[in-house]
Amino acid sequence: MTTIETTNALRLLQAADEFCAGLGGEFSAVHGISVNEFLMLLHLDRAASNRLPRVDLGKRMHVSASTITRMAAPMEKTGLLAKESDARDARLSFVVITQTGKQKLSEVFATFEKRAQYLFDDRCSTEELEQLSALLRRIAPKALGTLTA
Amino acid sequence: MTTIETTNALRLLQAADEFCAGLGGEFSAVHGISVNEFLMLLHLDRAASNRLPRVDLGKRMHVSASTITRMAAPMEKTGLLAKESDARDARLSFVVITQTGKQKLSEVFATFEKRAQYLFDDRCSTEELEQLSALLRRIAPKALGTLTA
DNA sequence: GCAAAAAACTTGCATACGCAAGCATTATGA
DNA sequence: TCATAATGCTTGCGTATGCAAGTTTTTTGC
Repeated sequence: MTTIETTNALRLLQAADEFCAGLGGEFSAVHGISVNEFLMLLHLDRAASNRLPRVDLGKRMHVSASTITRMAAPMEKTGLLAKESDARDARLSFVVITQTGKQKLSEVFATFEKRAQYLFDDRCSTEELEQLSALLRRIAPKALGTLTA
Repeated sequence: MTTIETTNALRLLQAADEFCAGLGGEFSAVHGISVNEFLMLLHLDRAASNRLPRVDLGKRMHVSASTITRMAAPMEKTGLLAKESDARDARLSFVVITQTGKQKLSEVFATFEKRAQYLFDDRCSTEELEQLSALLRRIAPKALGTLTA
């Protein structure tokens, strides 16, 4: 006998995995970007001053600090991101999203929205969408990194 | 202006990611297994005759066939899985979950259930859990690989 | 004020994964 | 029937990622 909580957790994982797989394919083909790179741009765009210390960014994305270092490097080369330092604390190295990065993000975000639309299209009423929104809100990240305010 | 569908998709990704991160940590520490290995055992346990062709298994898990080959190999060595061939089609190579694998799965599944319980605990009423279940059911994988019947 | 601990970041190494190529087997169609 | 295509699987190679160690800078405790 499995509980309703278990069933929901399994469905949550499978639904996200399925959506993510389709998303990754289109992102890669159309925009030449990965889902994680998209999420990185999004986190930075939502952050105060459009920037975050590398450690913070890693925590929000559930990846290690070294991954941030290595993911950001090529994106700095292509001008999507920039690096900034803190006058008060020389250890900190901020990752900043540039105007170019914001432009790119808006393009990729359009694809995301299209996919999101398709995910729920003809499957949920407006009322159900609101219900789902409220429920997911409760089990999403609590303190840091909430992408949906 | 972002739509409710977009918000829901973002929350879905973040909630799953958060849950998955915590799960992976405990699975690794307590059971010495990855989330994907757990899902592999689960898919096989749910499948007819407790076995699946490697290609099918890959599609259900959203990973490539080569990943299945490489993931299954060590699990065959440790006796969690076994290999079977088809008399009719010599190309097929089934992955089968053994009794040992089922035993392991039940242990890991207990941890999964505990985490699932904690995820929703004190956050959702029984009625809301049922609502969520119905909504997630609609956006979960359609044809193959539904882990939740 | 200083030594020790902590924090932020980077780099070396090991692992996990996808893609493309290759092999073996089966299905297709003329 | 037989050549061609398709399918299932594995392997080589490149990329992505985590962990642990090392460096630099800041904080803490005495």
